[in-house]
This record gives sequence, structure tokens and C-alpha cells, in this order.
Amino acid sequence: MTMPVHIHTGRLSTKRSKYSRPSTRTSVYLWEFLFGLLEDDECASVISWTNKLEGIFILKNANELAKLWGTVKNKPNMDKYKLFRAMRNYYNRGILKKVRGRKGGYQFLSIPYETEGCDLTVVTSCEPCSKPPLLGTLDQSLTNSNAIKSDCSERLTDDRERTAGNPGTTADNRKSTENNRETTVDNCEQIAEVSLDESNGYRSRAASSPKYSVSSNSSIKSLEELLADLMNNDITDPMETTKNINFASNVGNIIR
DNA sequence: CGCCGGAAGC
DNA sequence: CGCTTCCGGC
Repeated sequence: MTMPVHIHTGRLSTKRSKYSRPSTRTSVYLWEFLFGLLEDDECASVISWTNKLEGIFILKNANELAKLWGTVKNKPNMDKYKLFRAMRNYYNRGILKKVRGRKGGYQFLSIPYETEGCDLTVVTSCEPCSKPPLLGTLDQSLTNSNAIKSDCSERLTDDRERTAGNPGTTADNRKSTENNRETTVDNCEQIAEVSLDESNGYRSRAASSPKYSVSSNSSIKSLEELLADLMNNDITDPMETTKNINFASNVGNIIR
């Protein structure tokens, strides 16, 4: 099955705002990877939202996830413990937090949304027998040999879920973390698309169209739009819109 | 076992 | 720089 994974990210930039070169990235960030898989129903046995509007998700099959991550990053020794460690690195950057008491539960607090740099499309294609990862700048494609073949998606026995309302849903939970950083709000959008192609005979969607996101450079997006872009969902329910805004209140942050 | 964060390496 | 690797600790 083809597993088109849309990853919507901010544009890239280097951390130094002023003299940044057009940062050319060579691989996908972990948060993009996670986000992309979360947006893909095909990956629901591995990782899925439990509360998408608040960015809460759960790792259902960490071993498989780690294996995939290792493939994407070309780290054959990747395992779930290292993956967890990598995710923990996001805590102090305000990107992720643990949903405590919930096994495998994490929450996206913000997305590193950056202002500078150039458009970049990250194309990941997990095709069974393809070449080593090609890392380029634009239209880069990472190729893997392994894809997700897990079916051992254990149904988790929860969903009676969070009792207390989620704290910090107001606009000021974007506590500027201790380390100072460039807090610029970005207006640009960039879409990285990742296609994970699971098995033979399926064509990677990304292969057909080397589209890169023509980012709407100069348009100022509302937080809702931003989040809609990020989450690739429609905002219909007014209540959900509220939640969107809550989650989105973090989105404009540039972490670091 | 799950999860944490320091430290060093790449 | 963004992890990756290893580890002691809870």
C-alpha cells in the first residue's frame, strides 16, 4: 500500500536569523517524521492521534516506528530507546511533552516554524528495493528498503482518556522558555511531503510529482489557517476551532 | 518495563 | 545542529 504522508512544516532557516544561508537540509526531522506518520491512516497501527486537535498522540508500536525511523535516517541500529531519547530532546524545546501516565502518549506543543531559507520538499519513499538514500536539497528523496509491515497493532485499551481538561490551553502556555531565541512569527508555509511506499508494485506518489510547495510567501496566515495547513484538516466544528487555536497558539513559535 | 536527562559522539 | 549512543537512576 502506498502510504502518502504529508508533512507540513515551516520553512527552513538556520538559527542565526540574520546571515542565514539557504539552509539545505539533508534529512527529515524527527518531528516531521512523526507528524507525517500521524497524518497517515495507514500508519495508524504504529502511531496515531488520540486527540489530534490538541496534538496528543500515542505510539502503538514503538519498535516498528523506530525501525522505520532508522530506515529513514539510515541508522540501522535505531531502536525504540534511542527514538525515545530523541523525542525527549524535544521537551526542552517546547515541541513535545509527555502525556504522563499514558504509555506511549505524547503531545505536540508546537512546531518549529521557521522563517528563512528556501522551499524544501522532503520526499521520502520507502520502496522495497531501491537505492541508497539520496539526499539532496530540494526534492530530496530518501529511499528505504523496509517499510511498515506491522499488523500487530494492538488496540489500546483506553479512550476513556483524559479526565482533567488539558492545562495550558490558553495563549500564554507558550511560555517563552528559559533560553532566549528568536521569537518571530512566520508567515510562510512550506510543505514537505513524504511518501512511504510499502510494498512492491506500488508507486510512490512522490515519485510522480516532484512538486514542491510553492509556499505562500507573503501571505499572513491566521493561526487557524496555519493549523489547518499543518493539520491538513478542515475546521468545521466551532468547538474544534477553539481547540485548534489553542494548539495553534504555539505554532507560530520559533523554537530556538 | 517505561521513562528521564546528562554526557559525549557524530 | 539534531539527533545517536550509552548509561545511571527512578
